[in-house]
Amino acid sequence: MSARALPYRPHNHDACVNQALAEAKAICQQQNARLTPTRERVLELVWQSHKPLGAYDVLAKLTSEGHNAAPPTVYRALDFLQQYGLVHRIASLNAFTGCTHAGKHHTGMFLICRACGNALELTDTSVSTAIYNAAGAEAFCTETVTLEVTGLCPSCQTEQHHE
Amino acid sequence: MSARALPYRPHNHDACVNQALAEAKAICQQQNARLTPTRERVLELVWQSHKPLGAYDVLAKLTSEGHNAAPPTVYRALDFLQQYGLVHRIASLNAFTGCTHAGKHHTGMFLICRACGNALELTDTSVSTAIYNAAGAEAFCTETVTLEVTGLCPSCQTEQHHE
DNA sequence: CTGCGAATGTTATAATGTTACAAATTTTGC
DNA sequence: GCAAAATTTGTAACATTATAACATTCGCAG
Ligand SMILES: [Zn+2]
Ligand SMILES: [Zn+2]
Ligand SMILES: [Zn+2]
Ligand SMILES: [Zn+2]
Repeated sequence: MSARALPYRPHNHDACVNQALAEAKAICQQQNARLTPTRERVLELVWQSHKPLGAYDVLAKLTSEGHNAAPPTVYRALDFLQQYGLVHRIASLNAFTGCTHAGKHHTGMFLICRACGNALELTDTSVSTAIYNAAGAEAFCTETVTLEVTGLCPSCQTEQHHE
Repeated sequence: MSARALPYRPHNHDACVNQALAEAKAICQQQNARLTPTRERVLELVWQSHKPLGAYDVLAKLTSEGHNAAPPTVYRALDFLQQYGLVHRIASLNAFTGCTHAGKHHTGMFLICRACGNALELTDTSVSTAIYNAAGAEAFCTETVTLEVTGLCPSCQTEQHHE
């Protein structure tokens, strides 16, 4: 319905997170998957900002809340969330971010600002088609696409003249 | 001139490596960069196959040759080689592969076969243009692109009916 | 030769991710 | 409800990838 707010624009982030959590619950219910408290809490932590979060950052937050967590706790939750398309792993950052297109079949393309660290997930048909075709031209059968663009987001471009 | 052989097709791989080394020497000479024996050996090891090689795999090979190497030896050489565009890091594999377009300004797109492990580097203008445009539509200033496609290469697709 | 910067050696450690097995919890069949 | 089965979580150890810090050596200009 409404387009999701851009990460690097001020927006009502609580609403942003709540929407994501509600969608996640719906998706899990639909697929008979159990969004347990730990999994839900990890999803919420990942959504806490639009900067991709490392697994050990999640772990630290859980621990600081008194949760008795170890690395497998976090990685298992993240695996589950990835499996149901609720979070993405950003390979170039070894970090995780909430999927803004959960439930829809899509190829995530991430614009990652090297200055502020925010990541924006896009879906662009012409990009995915071009990739699929280029791979197909080599008779390659595409299964997954990792597409991560780094650079400067609009906000951070305008700040550049400070240096 | 001649198109480079496809990794998953049989080809004269020695020639493949020799060409890469010769090009590397030329590029370094041109830029006043020192392709020292260690750096050259690491480049050669990375080129030994078309399967991206982990830093610790390189390290093991160096060690087995009697080279007195430690992790920093390898990472420093790889950093150098990346800096001069002679190798690429494959983020989704934590591995490195020789650049097949060294010296040319390009955006690498990698087709990585999950079965045989070979990676083919492509450059496709329509892909890079589409990416650049999609990022531009968000007023994002693109600096680097990580594009890694996994799936099945032609050879491995035909083997599939064995299972 | 001598001094300087680049490159390498060396040791230790940080950051990221996994394995294996035990305990607890939830679901299922009855 | 209740026991068996399956799923989830806890726990400890470990594996892999990468970097920091500092000493040493090497290549070269003066
Ligand atoms: Zn997504
Ligand atoms: Zn920014
Ligand atoms: Zn390349
Ligand atoms: Zn293959």
